[in-house]
Amino acid sequence: MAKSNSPITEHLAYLLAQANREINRQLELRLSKEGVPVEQWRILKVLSDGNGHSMGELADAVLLNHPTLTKMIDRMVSDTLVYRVQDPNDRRKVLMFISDRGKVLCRKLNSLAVDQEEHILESYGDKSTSELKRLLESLIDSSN
Amino acid sequence: MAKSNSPITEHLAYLLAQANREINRQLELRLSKEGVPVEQWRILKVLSDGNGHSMGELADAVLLNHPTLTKMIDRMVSDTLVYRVQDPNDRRKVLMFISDRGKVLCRKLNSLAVDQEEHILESYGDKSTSELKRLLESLIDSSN
DNA sequence: TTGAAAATATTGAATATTCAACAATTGAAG
DNA sequence: CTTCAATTGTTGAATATTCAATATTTTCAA
Repeated sequence: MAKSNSPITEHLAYLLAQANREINRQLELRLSKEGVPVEQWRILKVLSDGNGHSMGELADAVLLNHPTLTKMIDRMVSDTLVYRVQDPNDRRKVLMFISDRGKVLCRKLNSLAVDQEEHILESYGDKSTSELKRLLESLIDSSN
Repeated sequence: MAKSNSPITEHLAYLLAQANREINRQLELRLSKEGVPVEQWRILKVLSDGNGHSMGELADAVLLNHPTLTKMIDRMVSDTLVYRVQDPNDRRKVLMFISDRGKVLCRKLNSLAVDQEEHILESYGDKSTSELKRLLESLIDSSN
């Protein structure tokens, strides 16, 4: 039974927040070499399949709520990394596409992100990493 | 070897962000019954040992940077949940203490948080939960 | 077919967070 | 001792996020 006086460091919610903060901070540091926030890398990565993705779909995928995404996309459109196209099948929707410039940037960012993953693999271990990923996926599944 | 064209859902940083978002959202929902954000619960929990904690120490513990913490503490002081005392040994420092009202609120919040942990244990399993906690602690350790 | 409800995206105001600069105190080297 | 650098916390301006309201389009039931 979980004890209400247990220190906060034993709560799953806290451990997740702490680990996320640390790993995210490291990734942020790498991506800052290209002057791009983590969320923009996520957006570019999702769009890099070349298909059009609606704003709602994208918001889910990149873990941002709708108004925040809209404003971030505005900035990325100004930077000509992505562009909007109205969905011809459902004119409520806007489909987002990655531009050529976006693709070039995305490749650079991918390599920075892979650097980080490799760094984690080294210090944390192959086995732990894949086991952690498996458990996280399963936690996410069981939460829906 | 990590592939740069692997989907974002395979990156550790992404899985952590996703799991954190989901679990945090659930906790937020519970704590909102007392109208308290997750960060304030963390602050109260850390201070509930009855000792004085400096702002810097607290900022580390509750995963907030200094200016954000200062402003959140301002609100909590207004709500008489905590109070400031200048550290007599080092007058640059401010020691934070929990008030009686803060203690009462903290007990209610603890019980809501424990509810959530138990809910996770049910749907996700005892074994997975403790294994996930172990791996997260170890990841955090290896990142310092 | 029409009209109400749902889905989708955006906007603007309110709120929160972050960055850079500041003030106060301590530490430590000369 | 004195002075200069480092530590600690706060502030205000700039930035970002969120909430509620809006506009548009689609869906679906009557």
